[in-house]
Amino acid sequence: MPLAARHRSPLAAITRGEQVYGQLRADILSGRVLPGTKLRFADLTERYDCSTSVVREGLTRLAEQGLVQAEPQHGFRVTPLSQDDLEDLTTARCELEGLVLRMSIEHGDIAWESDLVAAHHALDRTSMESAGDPVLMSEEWTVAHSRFHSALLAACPNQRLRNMALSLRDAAELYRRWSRPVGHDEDRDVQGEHRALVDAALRGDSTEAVRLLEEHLRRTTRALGARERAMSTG
Amino acid sequence: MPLAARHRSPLAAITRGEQVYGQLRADILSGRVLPGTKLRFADLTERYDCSTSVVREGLTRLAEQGLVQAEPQHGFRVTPLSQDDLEDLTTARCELEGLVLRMSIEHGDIAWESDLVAAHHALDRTSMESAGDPVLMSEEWTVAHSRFHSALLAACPNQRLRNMALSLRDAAELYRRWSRPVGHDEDRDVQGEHRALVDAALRGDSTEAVRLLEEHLRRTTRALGARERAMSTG
DNA sequence: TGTCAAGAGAATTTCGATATTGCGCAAGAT
DNA sequence: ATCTTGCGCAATATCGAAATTCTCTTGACA
Repeated sequence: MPLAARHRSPLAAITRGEQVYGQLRADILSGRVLPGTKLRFADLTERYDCSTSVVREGLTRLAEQGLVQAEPQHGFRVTPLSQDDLEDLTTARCELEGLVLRMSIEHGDIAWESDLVAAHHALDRTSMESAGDPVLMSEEWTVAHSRFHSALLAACPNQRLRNMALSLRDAAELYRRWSRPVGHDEDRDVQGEHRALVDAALRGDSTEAVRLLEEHLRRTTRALGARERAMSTG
Repeated sequence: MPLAARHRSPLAAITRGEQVYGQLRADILSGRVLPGTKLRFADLTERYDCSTSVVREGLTRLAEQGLVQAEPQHGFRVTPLSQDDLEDLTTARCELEGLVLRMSIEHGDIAWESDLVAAHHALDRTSMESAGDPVLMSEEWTVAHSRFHSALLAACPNQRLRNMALSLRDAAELYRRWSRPVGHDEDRDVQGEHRALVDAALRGDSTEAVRLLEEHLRRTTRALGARERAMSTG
């Protein structure tokens, strides 16, 4: 029926490959599949109702981003977590995100400041605790937290650096999801850390803001004990 | 013939997808296809002697890296060059490669120093001019140059930062291939710049080395006039 | 008892064909 | 003359099966 679909916007038509890639990515990032889990084609084609080619394309893209690992002739698995990698990741984030934050503050205009204040307000008013499970963080808080940090970096004029910083944040999201606080977490005033960050950013004090951000990231890493998962084949 | 191939090393068996991806990547990076060129499946399946699925996988991976662009329902094309993007890229490289170089120098051991000296010697003894075409740079020099800069960064202990820096170098390679010197290039003493870089690195003077590297990168960018290509369909 | 080989079964990789989509040209209407 | 409408070609996206490879178990042999 090519006749009925004449008057659609040309770019509105999205391919199934794009959809499945997005669902796959969301399922991994939101913690619906465990790190280390083997991703079998048979399961995925059924779950997403498409052929192996489409699943394969999605997995290939995610592998290129580092969210899943591709082992030739052995298929794909969700990238496993490790303490070493978490430390590597945190260092990379401190350096790169710090750099991007500095550029963002130095180039930010009033619209950026407004968005930042809005994102911070939303985060500040969202409860960390999930209604269902008091141990896990709420989905809403996670989203608001992600939005807040994105808003901080949004004014960096260099697209490449900004995108790299964001992709590191995505990788870190996996650890945040699958780790349990190792203790001493109550000592932290996370809300206060975020507020101080906003204050320094609005003041234009990029050096102080970068210092606060690095401290924020390192504290989060220290509070997390990476839970190393067995690479279950289920 | 599954019987004859029994006693091979398990990881020696490489998939065709991997081969084709590598060839595709090499063909683009080495300038055998023009930026902006449409990449048709029919052509590529014939050139690499494989099916569309394999070609598609390779293109998907390259798209994720930014070396080609994927337009849904319109296929793939080699990422076009633009002056704006070149400037963005150069800034990103100065910041990130500078950071990685600093870490590399601060963590480098004697083996790293040796490799660096060796790579520099090889570069120093390789002629820039190509035998066939005196305008284009020789393939050998390009490889040696790439090896030298990789050797500089090799001791950075952070894999993620190192890989990101290397991928930015790959992107820049495209510009180096497809741009023509805009003039004033004879004023430069490229060999001298490389030597000064090595000296600072071996001295352990990371601050000076980073300064020299940034200057080196910016000079190269300034000497290049990005040649914007028509997106030919050939 | 331990090692090695062979074979069945399960999973991935690759293929070739079909379905879908986009583009351009020509015919017709205003 | 210009714009719309409908067809046909070309290219991409998707499918499902065939081919290849890996794993695990079984059984023979030293």
